[in-house]
Amino acid sequence: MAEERQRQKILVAPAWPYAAGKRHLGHVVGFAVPADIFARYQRLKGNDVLMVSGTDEHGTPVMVTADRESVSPHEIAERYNKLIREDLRDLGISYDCFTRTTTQNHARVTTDFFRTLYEHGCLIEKTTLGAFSASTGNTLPDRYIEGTCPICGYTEARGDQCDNCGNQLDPTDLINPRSIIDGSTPEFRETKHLFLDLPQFADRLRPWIESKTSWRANVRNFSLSLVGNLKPRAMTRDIDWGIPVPVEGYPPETKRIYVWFDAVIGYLSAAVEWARNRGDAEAWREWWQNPDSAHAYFMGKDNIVFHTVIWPSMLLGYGEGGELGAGKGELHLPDDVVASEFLTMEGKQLSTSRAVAIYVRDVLERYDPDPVRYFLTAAGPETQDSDFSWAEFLRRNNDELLANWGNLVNRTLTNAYRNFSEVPTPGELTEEDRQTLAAIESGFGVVGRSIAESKFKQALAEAMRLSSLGNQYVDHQAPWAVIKEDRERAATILYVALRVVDSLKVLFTPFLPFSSQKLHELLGYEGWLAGPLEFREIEEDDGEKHTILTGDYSTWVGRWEPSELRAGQRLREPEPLFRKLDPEIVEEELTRLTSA
RNA sequence: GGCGGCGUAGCUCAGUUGGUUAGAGCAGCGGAAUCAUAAUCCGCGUGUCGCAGGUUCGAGUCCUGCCGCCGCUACCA
Repeated sequence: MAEERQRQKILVAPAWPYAAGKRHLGHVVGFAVPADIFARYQRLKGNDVLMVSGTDEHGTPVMVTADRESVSPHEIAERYNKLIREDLRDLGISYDCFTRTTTQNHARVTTDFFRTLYEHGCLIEKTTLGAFSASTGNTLPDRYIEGTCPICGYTEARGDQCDNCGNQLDPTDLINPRSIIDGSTPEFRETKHLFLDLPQFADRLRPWIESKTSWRANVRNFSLSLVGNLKPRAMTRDIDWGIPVPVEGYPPETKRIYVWFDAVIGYLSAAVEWARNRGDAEAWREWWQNPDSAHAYFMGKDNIVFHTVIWPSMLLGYGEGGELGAGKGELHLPDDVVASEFLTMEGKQLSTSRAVAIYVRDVLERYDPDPVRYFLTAAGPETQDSDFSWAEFLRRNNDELLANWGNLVNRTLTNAYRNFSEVPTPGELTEEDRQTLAAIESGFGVVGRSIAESKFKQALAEAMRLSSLGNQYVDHQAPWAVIKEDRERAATILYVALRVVDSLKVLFTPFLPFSSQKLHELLGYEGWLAGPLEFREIEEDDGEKHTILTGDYSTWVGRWEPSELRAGQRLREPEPLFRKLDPEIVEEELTRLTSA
């Protein structure tokens, strides 16, 4: 088991949110929340976690958004980088370094990577027929072209596929093609690009994926079907927003590196940045050039191909480097690739364009982060699509989170505080006392294993079951009645109950960091169990500044171990961990949704 | 079209490699308790496990067909 090893280097790699819009719940449920649960657990276990990511800011959609608003792509990226990193901070996603792809460092690493792959013969030049916008001269991706389907005559078929008859198309097949951006007729002309030669990696990818029997079935099966039919894939684009191509004949005015190529390199470049920021520029190698480290990636299922085929191929092709690699070891391949399914919204697929979306920002303005994290984990699309509805959100908050866990905490603390105002000194423990404590303590193994295996729903359900066990114990022992006759026995009961709560606090920390921190304080502890995240401004060699989301996790005090609550510790005046939500919010939110 | 998934109690879902009387949470009904944000605890579930066949001593759990829903289909992040 992974948790038996001491202080393992663990890279947690959540997918990079794209900076062309606000992020909705369907985005964060896939990459942010699961990755954070995993990272927080691994830190509590004592492992050396490095969680890196950032906003993905290149590519056509950013350009299109910028054109639409008549601003520069940089401005769009700037706006959404800020918005997204605030979303993630407020959700408590504990990145060691959440940066962005428009940094000098990232460009440097990407350039080295591209050049090295080119020199290693992994990037091959091919000429294809590409579609260009007649108005801007930029590449027009297939899905940005619409026209009449030559097969069924549907007039709104897209360049890649006809939504009516389902046939796959080539944009040149379309009758009366037009750009969905401005309606202009696209021009088709020959253009040369550098293609990542995926077929040359097939023999290494297949056994590698086959060996990953612990991957979720959706990831493994899909990946295996992909490697059976690999074709070279273009890694450059006719566009002027992106990282320049470090190869002769690819001028930056017209050609840039494909956004996905540089986005996945972000996992590496952000680690390099993290190391530099902390003044130990070589530190990233302990994660990336260390065969004993463990790398876990988190994303929505639409990102699987990039993480199980393209990025591994790039890593294999890069070998030991490269300027950056410097012959100090091969770059580590993904160990786990955790892809979640999709979250629907009140039964409908999330869609920004059809205004079927609940934005993270809007939710956090009205609700606390932990109930949101709770819902997204307990009802998340871990193995199949699942639905978000406000009625369910209300129920999960009021009838589960608050009624079970919140209530156990509140009744225990209230009883203890009112009667003793400190952690009471226990007398001799009864059989039931010991059994209760043992049952709760077994959770450290059970819940921990589930988290390590990325079975977050199962892990959270087990923690909730133990909380319920705590309620049963308190009910059965009825300290509020016992105290009238036997103060010492009441002291013992409350001591046991407090220990239960204290242990559960740790078990819930990966899922509910904010309320666990609050409980930590109410129990009379000092220090951060799960502290605040912070923004830090970074200045690079070129004088440009950017802001990263980070935190000082080395000072956090939690341990993934049963409570050793000290008798006599002063308790703070209890207050509820969670707010009860008024059923009226359901109607309010639905109204808000339809009027948006 | 191809690939994959789903369809289990009123609702949301669990159900390892096929094996005793199919489970949980919520809702509902009855009771207890009243420390706690009326939050808790105990008791109560005969559901054609989508439909029809098949393999097997035995299938929710494997195979085939059908019906319904959904996703993916890489040159859109």
